[in-house]
Amino acid sequence: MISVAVTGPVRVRLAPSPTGTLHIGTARTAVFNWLFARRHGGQFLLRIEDTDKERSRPEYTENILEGLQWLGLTWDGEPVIQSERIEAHRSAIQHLLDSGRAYRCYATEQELTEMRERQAAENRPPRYDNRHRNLSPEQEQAFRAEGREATIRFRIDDDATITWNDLVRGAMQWSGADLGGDMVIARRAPADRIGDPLYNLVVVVDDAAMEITHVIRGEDHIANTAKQLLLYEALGQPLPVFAHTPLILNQEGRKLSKRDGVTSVSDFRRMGYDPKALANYMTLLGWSPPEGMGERFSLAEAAEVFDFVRVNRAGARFDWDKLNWLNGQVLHGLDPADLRQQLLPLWQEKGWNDQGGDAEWQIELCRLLAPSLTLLADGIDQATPFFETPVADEAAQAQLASEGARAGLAALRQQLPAQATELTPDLAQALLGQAAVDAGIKKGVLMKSLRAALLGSLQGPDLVTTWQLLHRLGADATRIEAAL
RNA sequence: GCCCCCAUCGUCUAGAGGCCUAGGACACCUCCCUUUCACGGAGGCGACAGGGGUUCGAAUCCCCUUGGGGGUACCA
Repeated sequence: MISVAVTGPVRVRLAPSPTGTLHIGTARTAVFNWLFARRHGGQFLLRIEDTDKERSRPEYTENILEGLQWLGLTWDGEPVIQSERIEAHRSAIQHLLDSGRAYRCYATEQELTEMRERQAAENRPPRYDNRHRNLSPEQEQAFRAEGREATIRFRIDDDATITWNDLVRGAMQWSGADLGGDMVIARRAPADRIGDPLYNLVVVVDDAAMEITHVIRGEDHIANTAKQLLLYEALGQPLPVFAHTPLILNQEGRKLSKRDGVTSVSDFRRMGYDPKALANYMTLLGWSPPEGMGERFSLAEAAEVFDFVRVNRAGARFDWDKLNWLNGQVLHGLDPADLRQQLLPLWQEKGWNDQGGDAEWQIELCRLLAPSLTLLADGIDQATPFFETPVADEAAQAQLASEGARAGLAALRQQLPAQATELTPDLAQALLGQAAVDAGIKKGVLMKSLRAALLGSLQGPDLVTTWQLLHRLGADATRIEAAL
């Protein structure tokens, strides 16, 4: 909620780790970064954090890039691949070693586990006790002689006070004593080498190298920020501005995780969500548009007014209802021809090629169906009776078997115009009226029966338009006959 | 446990001490439109977690309580 004037060129980044598909939380972070960059005419960069060799996979990188593109979150330049920068990371660590800000720790995993168990037993917070911070050369030699490997730790003074001005949370303060002791910046390795550099170190080295001016990420990174600030200082790098955004929460109010079912952008895509609706919704989760803007907007529109002053501090629960509504709004607003373009591949997957009418007919079908769509996939289900001969459901069967239904449909069949004759709404109404009179039933009963015969269901889009479309295929006659 | 953060309708939120009888959106309910469903339109239900301060005046500022969340790795 703090207002900070932005001076100079803005450079932000998204730094996903390819250990899974593009998560909705990561995507929302991407949205905020993108919005901020565009708002200030800055650059939105990408860095793939693939230093966890065990869990990183190229297909995930692919999925992440695809997802961002699909959402319209275009990035500037080529993505930086973190694993390719290992030499820079190692030399930064060497620098820290040389300047005495980092040291080798020979504690074994077992020793550390015992230490933590003791701390837990004494009801104290788990933390590294800095036991190897000031090893004498002799002690160090002894450990090496034992053949012990070493991690490299960065000194964190207990009495350090770390402060920063967070773009969304205002003045932040963290005590060095609450950072868990000297932190490991390189994995265990033979004592004469530098092991794999770890997260907090590489982030700082890379953000500095990429000249990132604003680090915008989820609030689950707040403690990392305190550690990283210390690293910036030790490395003599200029500090970026930080912004910690609220998290996206699940129904229970906890941080949304993979275990909450659908959380991947690719999942939403597969389910038939529109990227504009998803992006719109993610933006609304934690940010509110200025007065008078309304809740429906494109990323570009949001970028014109985006400001961290309007980013909320509390986490936001994910709400399917609202997303669905937004998606429906996008679909309803689509030009029928555009909708057809989107639906065509899905229809073709169903094997619908020649069963339907021509392009114009398909566009009319889209115009008819559009208002009832929530997901794009609804455009398959609801189009089915227009491409395939429907099987009457129970209610439709009951309707067709009811008093006067047959007579009405038979009368209508008698008067059905030739397929080539256009069935205008007026003509349709007139035919309906006449057939009802002929059969001695109410027009409403006939209409209900006609719907049952045509769609195999008592519910569906506007009857006259439906009939009109099917008439052009000549399907009205066959379906009425089948019903009889 | 410890550290940090957060707290307005069921949900997302507006709210920068008087514009607040707290506004909007989703959801829900009613009605209208429609001889169906949906869309659309009009209404309705519905919240400042609690307690203390400060102030002429508090949803807004301060403190405490309660509740919720995040973090506490040789993951990122």
